[in-house]
Amino acid sequence: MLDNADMPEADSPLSPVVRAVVPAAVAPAFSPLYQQIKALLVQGLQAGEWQPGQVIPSEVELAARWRVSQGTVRKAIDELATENMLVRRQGKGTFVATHAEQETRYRFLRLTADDGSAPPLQRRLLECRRMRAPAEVAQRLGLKAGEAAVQVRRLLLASDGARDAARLRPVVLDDLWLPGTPFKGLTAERLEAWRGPLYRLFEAEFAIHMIRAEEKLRAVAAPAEEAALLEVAPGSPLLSVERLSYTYGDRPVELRRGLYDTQAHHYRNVLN
Amino acid sequence: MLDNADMPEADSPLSPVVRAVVPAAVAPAFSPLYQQIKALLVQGLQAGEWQPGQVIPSEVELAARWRVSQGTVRKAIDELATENMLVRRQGKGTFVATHAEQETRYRFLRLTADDGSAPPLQRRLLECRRMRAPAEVAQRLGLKAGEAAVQVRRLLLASDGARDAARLRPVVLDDLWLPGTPFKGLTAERLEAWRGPLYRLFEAEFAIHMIRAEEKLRAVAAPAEEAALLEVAPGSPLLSVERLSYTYGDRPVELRRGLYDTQAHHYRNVLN
DNA sequence: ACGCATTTGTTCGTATGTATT
DNA sequence: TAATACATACGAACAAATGCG
Repeated sequence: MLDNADMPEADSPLSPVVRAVVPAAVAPAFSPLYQQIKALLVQGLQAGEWQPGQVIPSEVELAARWRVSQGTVRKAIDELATENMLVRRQGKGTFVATHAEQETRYRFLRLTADDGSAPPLQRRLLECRRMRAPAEVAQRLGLKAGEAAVQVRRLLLASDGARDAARLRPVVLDDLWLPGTPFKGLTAERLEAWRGPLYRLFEAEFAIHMIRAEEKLRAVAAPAEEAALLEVAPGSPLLSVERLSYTYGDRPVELRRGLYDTQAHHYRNVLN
Repeated sequence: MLDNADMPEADSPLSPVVRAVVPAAVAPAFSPLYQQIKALLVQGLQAGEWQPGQVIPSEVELAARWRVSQGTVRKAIDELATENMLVRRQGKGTFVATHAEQETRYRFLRLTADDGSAPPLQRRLLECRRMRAPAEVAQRLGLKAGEAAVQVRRLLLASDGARDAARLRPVVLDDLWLPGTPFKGLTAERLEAWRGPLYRLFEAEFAIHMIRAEEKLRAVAAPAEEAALLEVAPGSPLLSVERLSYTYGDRPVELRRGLYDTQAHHYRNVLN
């Protein structure tokens, strides 16, 4: 029992692994130390102890705080970095990931112009209203039936570079549902005024950071209303993308249904 | 210069990082040791020193062979494991990833039945012929114009579980192009006879292991011929999936175009 | 059934390199 | 230049899973 020697005031007779760094049921109790540290870090992120874009304490500092070695903290941070929840910068520190950065911008928007150009898409807000969550939406978002939700409908438009740069063509029609409680205060005005990624607004104004999403893709025929908005013929093939986004703790906080016009764009994916 | 003390016959006056474990230009020369070790491991995989499914030497043995610490080997293997090229099994050893395992089966086939059921799809070979690679195929596969290629066309069919289990419905129409030279000897008979994943056949018979793929997805209207094969109405929306697959040295070795009927299935994706 | 050797997994400690401020 | 922070590399010890005799 090596660590009792140089750590006199440590919780004495416990073996290193069982050593309950974590107070209670936050971690599965008998998990490796670095997993417990990882859980503590996620806890801190969830609690808002460190905001997106900010530095977290240094590895040595965290090691001292939780009475583990720097290597153990390092391994916990390593995993959170590969999961894109933290970003390491040599010489500067470790930062909480944010959707403000350019890199993160295209982590969730997988649509790319066929010619490789990627000029930022224009947004046009069509609707933003509070309502009772429809049954299926409530179920997917983990809400009770009839709880408040916010629905947002918007268009993303690309400048048709090949011809007239000023000419905008609709490419994406998005329908979003958000839980009403955490997103209290989300209005059309707020959305209109915002410059920058939507998920960055959610971080900054509603303290909700998206860390992961699951998507279901299928090809569908454009219904009349949606076809009109996308300026395509009714019945045209469209790519339907249904997304469920999660925040810290794997809580689903956004349901989104996108219809993509893939005539001049495609959805890119990498299989590893 | 700590290592000269206990490693008398090592290449003496070099700092640890520059220490050329790697003979020549295989690694960028001034990369971290563990990256050089990683390159050596990939080299061994590419050369077929260890076959898919087999164990590679233990960490201590590799450390001894390349005169580095076990921790350095460990870090190299860690990265290759997260890249799915190696699989660690506690107490047993580290294995070369293979497409034979059940886990790997759905790493490249992202189509899922809407009801969650995932019975293996039936295959029906439609065509397998050798030909000169069309210009675009040659370009994508890195072949010279007019070089030999193999084209394969096949259907994947699902048993329509809800109604009649015996009734098979076509779900995927795949067109594959493979470089002719490495795939010499690939015939319709060989394909018909094979039970198991296609990529496993490539490993076993042609020593080509797929490690990564890029896909471009779009919604298209079914052309007449393809519609007939998929038993859908011409013009029906289909999900088009264009895939470029890579083997060890990031060499593209398969171009594939799939048309998916997404009426009862969807393409699932996870954004991290 | 038991114990032993092997192999990866976890944890610690230390020293040094490299980037940033 | 110095201090700070992450990155790399080494060594050691023990835990946990596996397989064999």
